[in-house]
Amino acid sequence: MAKEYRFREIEKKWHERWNQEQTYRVAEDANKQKYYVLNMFPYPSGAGLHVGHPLGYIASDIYARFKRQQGFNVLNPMGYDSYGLPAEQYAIQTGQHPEKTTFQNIDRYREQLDKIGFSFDWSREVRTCDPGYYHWTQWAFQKMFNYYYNLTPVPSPKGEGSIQAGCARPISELIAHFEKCGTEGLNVAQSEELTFTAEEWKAMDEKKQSDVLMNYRLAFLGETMVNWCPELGTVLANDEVVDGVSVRGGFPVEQKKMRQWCLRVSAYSQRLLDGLDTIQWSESIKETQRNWIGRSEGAEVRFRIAGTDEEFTIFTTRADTMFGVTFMVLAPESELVQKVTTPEQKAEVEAYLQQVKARTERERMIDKRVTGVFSGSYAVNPLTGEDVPIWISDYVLAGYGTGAIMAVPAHDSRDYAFAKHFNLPIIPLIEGADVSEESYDAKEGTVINSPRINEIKNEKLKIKNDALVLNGLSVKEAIEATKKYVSEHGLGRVKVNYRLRDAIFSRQRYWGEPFPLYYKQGIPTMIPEECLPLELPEVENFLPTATGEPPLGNAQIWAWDEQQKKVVDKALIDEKMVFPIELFTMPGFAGSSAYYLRYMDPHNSEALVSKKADEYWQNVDLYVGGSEHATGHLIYSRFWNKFLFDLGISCKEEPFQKLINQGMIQGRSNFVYRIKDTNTFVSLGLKDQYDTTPIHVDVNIVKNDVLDLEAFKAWRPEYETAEFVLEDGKYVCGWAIEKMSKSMFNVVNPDLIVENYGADTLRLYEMFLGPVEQSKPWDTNGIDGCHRFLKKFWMLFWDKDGQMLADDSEPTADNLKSLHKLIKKVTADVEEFSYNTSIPAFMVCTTELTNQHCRSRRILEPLVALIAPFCPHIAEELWEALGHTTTVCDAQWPEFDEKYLVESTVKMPVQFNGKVRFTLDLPVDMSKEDIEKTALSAPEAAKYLEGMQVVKTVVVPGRIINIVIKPA
RNA sequence: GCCCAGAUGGUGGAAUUGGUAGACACGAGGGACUUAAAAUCCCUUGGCCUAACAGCCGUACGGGUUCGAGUCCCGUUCCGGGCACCA
Repeated sequence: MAKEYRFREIEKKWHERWNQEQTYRVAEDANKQKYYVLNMFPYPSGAGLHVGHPLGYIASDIYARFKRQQGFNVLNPMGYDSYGLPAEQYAIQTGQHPEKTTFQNIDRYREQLDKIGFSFDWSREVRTCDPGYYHWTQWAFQKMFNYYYNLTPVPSPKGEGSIQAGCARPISELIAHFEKCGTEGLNVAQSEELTFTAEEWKAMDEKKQSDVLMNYRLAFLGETMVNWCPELGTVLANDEVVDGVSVRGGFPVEQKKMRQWCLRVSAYSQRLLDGLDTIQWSESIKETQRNWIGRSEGAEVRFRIAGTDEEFTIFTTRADTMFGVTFMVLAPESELVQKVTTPEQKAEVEAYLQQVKARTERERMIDKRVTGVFSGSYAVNPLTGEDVPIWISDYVLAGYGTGAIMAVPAHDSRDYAFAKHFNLPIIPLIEGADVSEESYDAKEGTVINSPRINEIKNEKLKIKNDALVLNGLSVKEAIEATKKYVSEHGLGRVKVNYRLRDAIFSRQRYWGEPFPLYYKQGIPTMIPEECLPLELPEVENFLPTATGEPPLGNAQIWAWDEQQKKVVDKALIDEKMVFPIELFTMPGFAGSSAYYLRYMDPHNSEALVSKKADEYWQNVDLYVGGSEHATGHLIYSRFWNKFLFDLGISCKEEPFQKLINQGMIQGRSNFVYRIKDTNTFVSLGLKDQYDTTPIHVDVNIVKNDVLDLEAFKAWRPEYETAEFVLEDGKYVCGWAIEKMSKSMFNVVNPDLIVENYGADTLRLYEMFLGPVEQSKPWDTNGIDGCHRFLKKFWMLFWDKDGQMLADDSEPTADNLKSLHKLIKKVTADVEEFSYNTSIPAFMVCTTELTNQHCRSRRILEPLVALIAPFCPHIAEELWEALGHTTTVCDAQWPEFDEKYLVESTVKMPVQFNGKVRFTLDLPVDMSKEDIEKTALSAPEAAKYLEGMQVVKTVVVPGRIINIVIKPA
């Protein structure tokens, strides 16, 4: 009897064994080199895993196992991102407490994950909602509160003379600076530029000083425009809002001014940008982050309001165009608006401001009509002395630059549209630029009109001599020249602006980390570090409210007793030293920002991570996750890690050295076609003959696009009496690629695949589907092929009586060639994550070895080691059958040896279409005819040519010759 | 509008990075075994022209570089992703 491949038994056996023997447990080991593989941990949602989820886990598991077999000490942990909106939304929908549903969902996830045979070290599991974990989330927040950012460049701790764009420093240093010299000589990240003297600082009361410090803290309370989502009852970060609606749920989001905790992510803009050059991420993700950070180099220039001594500042990247300024524009929200509005224009301006205010962000984005109003005032161009009108328009944003611009309609399309609409002058400044129909925005050409002939000589100008002349320069030269002139003459300064905004860090929700702080006489005060974690209190009603009242307001035991250092009943607030605790909670990204550090030392109650563990594991070598986190988690994590790096907690500045973005697995929906007003269904090929309606049908009752008629009748009561119009005796379904979702009946549960084919087939098939980084539809049509391969692979090891056939015989040259070809291919592929191309190599090798009747242990053992990362269960079973007592996880990765591939100049003959083709390596500089002659008379070729007729020779100069032969 | 990444059979996708395009798998067709089915195995499968051998055309489109281009360069079209009144 042949030995059957019983995957169910095999997989069950090894799951138990791995569990029992703690096969995947890792510890620091100074004798081994570390390798840290990490997946983005999942939100345990209520729907459980579908086949798309494990894709990245399988890819990284293969890599982790591969590295382990290469002798590395591999950290491959897993955990759950269990705080935040998704978990809470699910709880609300099902009317249960989020803690209950979260734990249920985690158990379900774990059960599903365990079936697939991952090499996770579960002893290091983290859950963001666990107090032992969020202790350190709260701790990091307190540190950020107690630090500010000094922008003065410092030598990078990494050495090599590199310079780092600033560094986080303790807030105490800033206070010392204020006490000594006020804001004099300060170069720090701040919400707005404040100016005060040391005396003024000392004169402030405690509350006032607290307010001032908020302007500098890395975690600060700020009154800012936020994305308020009434439906979700909370504010959202910028990356959680797309096209004016919430990413989660798609609910409308409005702009609202609210007092919120923020993280000064923008302080790290330059370092977040610089760091991108030091990490191996895909170009597209890096580009997305660069766009999101949005660095733009330019100049700030001060313009005086005509007839006054007041000045205001604008930001421009086109300093060269200052001679073409014909008007100025202020954002409607700008504080200057009131200042520049003249009494005559007041009514009109007020009306405009009302009109702007009434429009939501979304309406403003959709409707891009030109609107604006004249303020009545003029500004003085500091280069020409000309007066130009100051307008107010919502095409200028308050939040970027200074909220005011100089308009150069000739060379900016938005200014152009505005000028045309309001009939303002347009002055071209570049030679040959035709601005009669549209602006010339390109930053190239030769500058003219700068200064213009008959330049106004105006005594209002500060500078009369030493005038700036740009004519004849290129645009790039003119920009530099103007920037230099402007800064040298005190008209402004060179400035770099970033689009990156500070992250809004508070949520009006229940299911999140509580803020470890209380309000003492209205002053935010941190709970002592030794009292952390501040645990999330129980509440009766955890539902969010549309008004923004946080659910934590419902917690009775939620006040801080400063003397007893503990949480007490809030009824005691009026007593001495008892104060209200913050009611907001932290957002989803709080817990996910530093979890990779916690995996290094998950049970440490003294620190986020010990020095020892951090120095051993350093940072994540390989991070696998979806590209949808490009502007969220992947920015916040980098920010968070850089902050911890500044504190000396994390020894690496970048958390994730290499990043692989696995693609999404889409669903492949199937359709049946019902003839209108009947219960008759017509097969795909015949549907055009009828008037039909396509109906989604559960993909689990369709195989290779053929409908299981009985299962269909049983699927829904209304189809019990269904009739069918078949083609070739079958009902063929239509199909479409859509998002994998319950409503489209195209969700495929991995449990089902594991049950029917085994985890090894699932793992293999998910990788075979296509490149890991590409999105692709799940298509069960091909899974049989992978399963068949595993059967063939299995049969390679057993004789017809079911006995292990490996023996100590010498491998043949062909055996060695097949094996080493495979070693070379698979090693290179796994390094590059092109698993999809190694699998065919396995198939070819298996076929070759089967044809060669290979029995040699020296071939079969390395073969098992090679497949172990992909299909660990079958590999373990065969490894054991080969007589090993150790786990195949530690089987050494086979070394490739070139010599087995090139022992002769004749490469493996390839059989195809009834002919034989082989290849010779020949010297580079031979002529075509000589190559042919030499090749045909080569001794190596002789044995192949004997009794054969040469059909065709193909000569590739300097490289190879192909000779196609057939039997004479 | 700007930036990034792509386009190869009926399908998913290979191609040693400039060297035989279409590996491998799916699907389809044909055959073997079988009372039958399942399973398994073998053959064919880019297009055109052929009885066959041979031949010609083919990697979105148009040019170019090269002995040689799916691969490199220039232009065009189309699909995907990111940013976007960001001055």
